[in-house]
Amino acid sequence: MPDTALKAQTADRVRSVAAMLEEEIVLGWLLPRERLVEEELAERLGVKRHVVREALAELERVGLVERIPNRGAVVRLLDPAEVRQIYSVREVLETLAAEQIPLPIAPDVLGPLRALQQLHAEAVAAGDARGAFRANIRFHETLFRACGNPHLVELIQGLAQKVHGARSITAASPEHLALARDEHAAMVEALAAGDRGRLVALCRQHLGPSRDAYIAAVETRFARRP
Amino acid sequence: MPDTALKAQTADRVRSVAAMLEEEIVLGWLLPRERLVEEELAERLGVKRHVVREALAELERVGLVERIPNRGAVVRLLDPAEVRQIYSVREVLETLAAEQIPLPIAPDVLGPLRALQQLHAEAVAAGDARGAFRANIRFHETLFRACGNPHLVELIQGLAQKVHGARSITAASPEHLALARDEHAAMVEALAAGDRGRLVALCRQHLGPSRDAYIAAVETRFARRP
DNA sequence: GTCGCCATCATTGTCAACAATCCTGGCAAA
DNA sequence: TTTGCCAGGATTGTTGACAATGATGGCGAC
Repeated sequence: MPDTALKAQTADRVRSVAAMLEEEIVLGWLLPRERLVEEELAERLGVKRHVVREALAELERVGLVERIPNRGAVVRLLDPAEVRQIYSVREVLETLAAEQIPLPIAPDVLGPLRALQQLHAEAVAAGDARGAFRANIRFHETLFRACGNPHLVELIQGLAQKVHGARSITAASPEHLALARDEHAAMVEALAAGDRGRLVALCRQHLGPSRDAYIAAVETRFARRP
Repeated sequence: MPDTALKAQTADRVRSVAAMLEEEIVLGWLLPRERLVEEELAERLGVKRHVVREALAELERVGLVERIPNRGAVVRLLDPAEVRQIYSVREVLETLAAEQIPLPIAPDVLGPLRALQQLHAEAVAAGDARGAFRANIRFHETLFRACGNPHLVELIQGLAQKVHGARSITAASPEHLALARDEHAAMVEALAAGDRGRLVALCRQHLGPSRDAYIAAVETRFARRP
């Protein structure tokens, strides 16, 4: 009998805590410049401070959180220039990956992809921002993993994570969610049809809205006015 | 009076320890599958175990070390397939960066680059593998930073670090060091001449030797023969 | 009233002792 | 000889207490 999940390894708990905090940031539960106090989080999430510390270090590496020595961690506000730079690299990498996906797409990729697309659509219909976020991540992960180079996928995911902080603008917006849903559907169709040009174009377009919405929102909402 | 280096922050010590261990791996001081015992390292490097732990975690994320729960860390042996995949992504990213470097090159990049090139050449001449390794890293960092996208540079550096474990083959080989030295010189010339095509080609070529040497060596030297 | 200083507090950073875990080697039974 | 098992030792993982640090607010001097 495997003791899976019976005795969670610490490393797993760290990842889990980091993921929870990441979600809370993405969903706008935790706002930029909000303090993240270790002991408070430890109590709220039911883990030791030690675990929270590591999770915060992880989020700092990713760029979602800023940690100042002896002062603690705060949710980081990405500056628009940085967001633009990250998106420009994302565009290159995702295009590259999309170009390397073997077409016609393998059925054991297309199947799960359709399932995830539907999961996302259902979450959007239900107004379940968290569900949509999760399904969205899994959709793109399975899509890009089809390119065959795990290291490329890792880079793509890392970059996506870096701008998750910017997602709080769009992650709860019905219009953006609906748009993403439709674009996912189009991607699946392009894959099924073996239309590479269309797939690549869709991947590129798909990046635009959240980036632009963030850049437009960041000054009006979170700008620090001295 | 700035207390620089008087009272090193822990984060800095962690980075420093991680860098030392990385060098020892690259220079072949620590061999694949060699155990890394926390307390021993702590004593040898003059830090607390706690710091070594974090450094090992860092190296694990990078991929130079493998950590098995309750069993400790060992120097990781990269499998050739993985190395190939990483190099293929490196090629794309470094090409991309090279294509974005504004030409003619700014004098405040070319100057330091020439200095680092010479530093590298001197280390090679002196048979100083560690010096060559350090100068090499700084050379490529300043070269690629000229592309203007820090996030792209970060990805390139991360990938380079991932295959540092594979460098132990070439890092001490006079032939490879001499070749790298000449290629650096050629890159600087191409930059100075504003010859982008040549620069890009050189960057691509530059990756080949260490990859091939590693893949060739890994079976003959470190293969696990059951 | 405003500025600067000091005491206090909240929070993070450090540490060493303790607990949990896994490897090793020896011994005995088949 | 081989196999199974148990005790001992080496190593990692966890915890709570304590130290260090930076914020906060009150008090007095100007």
